[in-house]
Amino acid sequence: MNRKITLAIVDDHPIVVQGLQMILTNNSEINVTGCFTSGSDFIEFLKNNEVDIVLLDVMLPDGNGMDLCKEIKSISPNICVLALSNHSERSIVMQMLQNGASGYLLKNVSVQELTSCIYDALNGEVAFSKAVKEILARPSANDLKGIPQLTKREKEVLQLIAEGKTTALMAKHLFVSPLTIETHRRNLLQKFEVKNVASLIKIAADQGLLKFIG
Amino acid sequence: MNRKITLAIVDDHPIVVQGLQMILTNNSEINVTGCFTSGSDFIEFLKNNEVDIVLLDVMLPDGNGMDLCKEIKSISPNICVLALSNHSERSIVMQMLQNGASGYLLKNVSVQELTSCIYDALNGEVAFSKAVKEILARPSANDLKGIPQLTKREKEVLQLIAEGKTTALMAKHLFVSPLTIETHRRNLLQKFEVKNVASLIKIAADQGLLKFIG
DNA sequence: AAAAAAATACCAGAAAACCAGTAGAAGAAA
DNA sequence: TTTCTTCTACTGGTTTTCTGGTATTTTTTT
Repeated sequence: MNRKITLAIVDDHPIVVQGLQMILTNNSEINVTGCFTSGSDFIEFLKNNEVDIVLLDVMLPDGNGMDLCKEIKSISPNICVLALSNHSERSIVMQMLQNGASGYLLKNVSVQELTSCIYDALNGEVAFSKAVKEILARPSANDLKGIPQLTKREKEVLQLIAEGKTTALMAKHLFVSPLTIETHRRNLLQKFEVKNVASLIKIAADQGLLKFIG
Repeated sequence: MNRKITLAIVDDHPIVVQGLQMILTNNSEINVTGCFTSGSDFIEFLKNNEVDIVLLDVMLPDGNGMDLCKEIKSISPNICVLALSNHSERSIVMQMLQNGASGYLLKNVSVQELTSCIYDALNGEVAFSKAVKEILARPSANDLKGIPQLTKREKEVLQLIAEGKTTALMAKHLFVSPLTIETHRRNLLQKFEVKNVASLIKIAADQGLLKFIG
């Protein structure tokens, strides 16, 4: 038989750590080698110990999980990082993945899901919990803060802005006066409570309101 | 026992249809009620028949799968659409999902994966095949055009633009002249080959280059 | 030490976006 | 029918971005 899987937990919520530990000690193949409440503690540990997989909270007292994930992977490239978080914002999920995470689980994950995701990740697959798949598929559907209610025309204009069209071009495209487009843009800025199109597009993109442009 | 699951196949490749049919007739819970080689044929069928789930090829002779998916869902909102495709472009996957698909499978899917995805989808979950999860997780890896190489300063300015800061504010924030910021913005626009910050932020957001703003 | 890359800074003008306020017409909902 | 929402359009002015140049200093790489 193979040696046990070594697993570490990095999370500053004692309850979560306790819960995870309980679940995982029931699994004879997995050995929880350490629990850490801060990223720097774990980094120190990692320099002298071998870890197969780490369950990493995205929001820690010292620095954010994205940078930490990158650092972990640079120290120990073969480690699997499974992000574990309450945050269901699409951009956070994407950033963790781009920084080398092997998967992303929301903390409402079930015991079965948790273990199967651990094995999937160790197998080189990408592992998502159910809720995360929802987010990736339909970002706009699951967002905490309410998305402004946009009219049909506003959605069209929003999309065109994201495509880089100027007021004049949008007006031609929609067969209306440029002044009308300006009004729509103004209303969009107001609804999203921002002051320029840069933030408008940032938020709209995060909330999955924009089509992907091939 | 419940009634059988009714399943339809829409694909213009006879071999694929044959293969799917073979696999699925082995499953006693699933009843393949129809195979169609064009979208319009299936739409006609759907008007008079009830279908639980449809395996839908994304590229059909008559029109694309995205619009077809939307039409299917508008006729029969409770139907599950599982996109089945050779196309692994991220934008296609995202658009199918945004048009109401319950999942996306690449045609290299295994028999087990296929059936488990069918059950997941019918269960109201989002179903991806392994390869598709890869695509969703690491868009840049499967992307045709490379991400521009940004300098440290450019990344900072990009982030600040996304946060809605004006040139003057960015200058104060980074302790440089506003003219320097303008140069950086200009270089960013050039590197991304766009003409305004709206498209700049759109692309940067799509590629996960921007931090989440609390 | 030389070359390349990155960060800094400037000028001047054109184009576009942003702000504040107003308002008519069409369509949907009460 | 009246009210509400959406879409439309305007005036007039301010701010910011965008364009096309150029150029010095600092840092990194060869």
